[in-house]
Amino acid sequence: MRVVARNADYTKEYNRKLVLRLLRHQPLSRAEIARRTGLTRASTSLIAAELLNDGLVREMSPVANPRGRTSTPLMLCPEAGYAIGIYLNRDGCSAGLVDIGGNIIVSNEIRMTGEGDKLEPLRQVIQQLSQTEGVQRERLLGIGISAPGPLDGESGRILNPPRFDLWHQVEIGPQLQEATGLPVFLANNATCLASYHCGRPESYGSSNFLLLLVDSGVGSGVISKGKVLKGAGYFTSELGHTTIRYDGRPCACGNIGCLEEYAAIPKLLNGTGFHSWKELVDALDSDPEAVYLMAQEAEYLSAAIVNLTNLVRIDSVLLAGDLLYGAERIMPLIERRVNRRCLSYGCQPIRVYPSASVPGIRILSAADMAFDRLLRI
Amino acid sequence: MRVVARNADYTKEYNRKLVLRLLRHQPLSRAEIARRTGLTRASTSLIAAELLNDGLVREMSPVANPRGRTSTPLMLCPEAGYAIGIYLNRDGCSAGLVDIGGNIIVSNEIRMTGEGDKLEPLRQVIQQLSQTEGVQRERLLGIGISAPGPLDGESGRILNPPRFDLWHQVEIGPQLQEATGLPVFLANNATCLASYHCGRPESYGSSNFLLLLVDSGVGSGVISKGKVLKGAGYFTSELGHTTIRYDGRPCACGNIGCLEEYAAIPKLLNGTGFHSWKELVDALDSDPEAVYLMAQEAEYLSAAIVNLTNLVRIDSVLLAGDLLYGAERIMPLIERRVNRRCLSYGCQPIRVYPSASVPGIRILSAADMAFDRLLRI
DNA sequence: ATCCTTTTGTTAATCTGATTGACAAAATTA
DNA sequence: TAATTTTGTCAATCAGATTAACAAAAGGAT
Repeated sequence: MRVVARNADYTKEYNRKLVLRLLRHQPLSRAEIARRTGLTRASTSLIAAELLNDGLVREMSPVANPRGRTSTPLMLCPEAGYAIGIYLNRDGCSAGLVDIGGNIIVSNEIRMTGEGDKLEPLRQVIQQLSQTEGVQRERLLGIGISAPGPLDGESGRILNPPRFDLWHQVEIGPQLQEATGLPVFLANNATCLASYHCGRPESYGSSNFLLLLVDSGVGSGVISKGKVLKGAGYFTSELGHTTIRYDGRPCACGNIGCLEEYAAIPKLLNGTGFHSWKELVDALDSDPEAVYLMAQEAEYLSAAIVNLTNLVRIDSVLLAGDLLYGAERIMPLIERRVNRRCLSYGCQPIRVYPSASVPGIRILSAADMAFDRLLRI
Repeated sequence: MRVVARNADYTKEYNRKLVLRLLRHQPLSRAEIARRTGLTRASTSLIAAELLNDGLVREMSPVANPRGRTSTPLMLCPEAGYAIGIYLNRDGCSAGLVDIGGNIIVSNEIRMTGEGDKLEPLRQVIQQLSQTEGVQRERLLGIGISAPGPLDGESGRILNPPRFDLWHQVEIGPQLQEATGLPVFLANNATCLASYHCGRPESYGSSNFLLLLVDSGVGSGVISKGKVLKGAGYFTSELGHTTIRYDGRPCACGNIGCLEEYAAIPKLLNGTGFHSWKELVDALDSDPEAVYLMAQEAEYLSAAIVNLTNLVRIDSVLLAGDLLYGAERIMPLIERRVNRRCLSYGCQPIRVYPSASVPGIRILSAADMAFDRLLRI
């Protein structure tokens, strides 16, 4: 066990990051920062002066208070930092340059053929994005990559994605790090989305939630006490492989009866008259089969959510992916089932919400990892 | 979000606790502490001087090194701190006074009738234990209580334990805190045992493990990254209520098909010729039914463990309770099933071990919470 | 208008911790 | 015996936050 002691350097860095994190999602005056952090106003002033000097923060126009002197809010300069967000999928990727204010400056789509060096197109697009005018090299903080699992976020390696052969066993992290000299952060789609929602109003103020990404598979990202839930070896949650049928169908993962085998949209619709979740939702008021299938989907998901929440209590579930369409129909079904069945001694009931539908969220959430890790304390 | 800044006070306290934690389980020289913490030798010396002065630490006789000057190891004084550990069960409790070196100084058993003030006997035994000769009041650090779940460790309230009516809804934490003026820490048996194993050789060096306590119920304690896994509201894991049969028997918790309904020993043995786990184990070589039942038990437990490890990857499972008897027979059964079915991209296989069988472990693990929390950083 | 109160933001002096760099102490090796 | 290695201590220094004072900027009371 190597544990590091604290010293003045650490203290300074910690407090600086603390202030930056506070300013990440809203502007605050020096006095307000002092109140929220427990720092004295004097210390806050010193830190603010340094951040102003470094060009990370700027003063906004003064704001009147109910009583007393006006305060001048500080805001994070959007141009204080940039990151490149890359969203990988089966046959290509979307990539974009994002500033720390959450604006996509430029973006790009690439299709991949699978021939030659798979990383070459990525290197090119990164090269191109990082030469965007007005972006100084030293302001480019890192590269965030959102990819379908399974992968090893720590070593930056994509493992053995089913139906995703293109990227089989590619050490994307180290290789891009090598090529660009920038830190690379890799996470699966759902974890990436979950991480993006944390601390934002889009997550309804919760810092203990499950993000459930249902489309051709079932992905999960769990935020517990404001941090991505990670186990040994930085393995992140795979709710898609919770067993919900002990005598069920075999899954590619080697187990049987996995949630994904039932709740992934193609699996749910297999053998029915529906070809997409949208089609099913649109038929809800006319076709009893649609109603039945949605109830089934809610049943499958709820079974897995109950198992999760009995292990790591969450207070809400955010739906993402196909389920966003007609979310208001399935939300109460899941909510009722989950709360009826989970242990809940003295806890608030679990709420189900739609996740944020922000334009470009796939690129934004990927890039966000780079910002988040660099402000991480 | 209230997040506190760091200052010199924090730094000092952090480093002091860091050193004390390092010395908790083995003696180390100043130079070795410096190497492990990253502190300079000078700082380590200063901290050590203070700890020596406070009587928390003492010097051992010098030890020769392969080369260079001899080093004088520092050890935590066993009498540096004491805690009272209380293990509650259905009809009474065991209580003991424990020193920080892990020695039980005095202990006591109480039977409870359920009449009158349930807390009065506890107050008396605490009073009595805390007046043990040679124990200064200011060295008594707290009271740790290990109880069958469910309970709310944070508010110190026992909730609604099935088959445990005596303690229904008792606010044991605040009440004993009020009566004694000491901090009170409450956790369920399994969590308490898990926490005790963490950081000790008894947990085989792991800091990501599940402790599975199987007897009349199924309790679980998960240690992830060296800390007890807690969700929102400080809810701890309840693997006993993972669904392993979607069409199974109703459980007292309101769900159906919970692990506990199948794997708790009385449930497993119900309707068989066996009256205890020991009887079953002893019959393994002569009675095929015993073999079948043990395989069943392994099957049930494995199903739940797989679900757990797909959410929060662990590297080992420690068996406690009845399963300790004949553990070497069931261990490989569980190990094989779990590793065959869980996601394990690039991870080491999960190992199953017996938990420590230390005399008085119930009292020790309860008391340990008080020590642990006070050294917690 | 003027004073009082409240709140914000700044400043210089101070405090408190770890670090630096030197050194003595205690052992082994050449 | 001298050189080397490692441990542990000391005084001087450094680097942060804090303290306590103050000026600045508003609103409300007289």
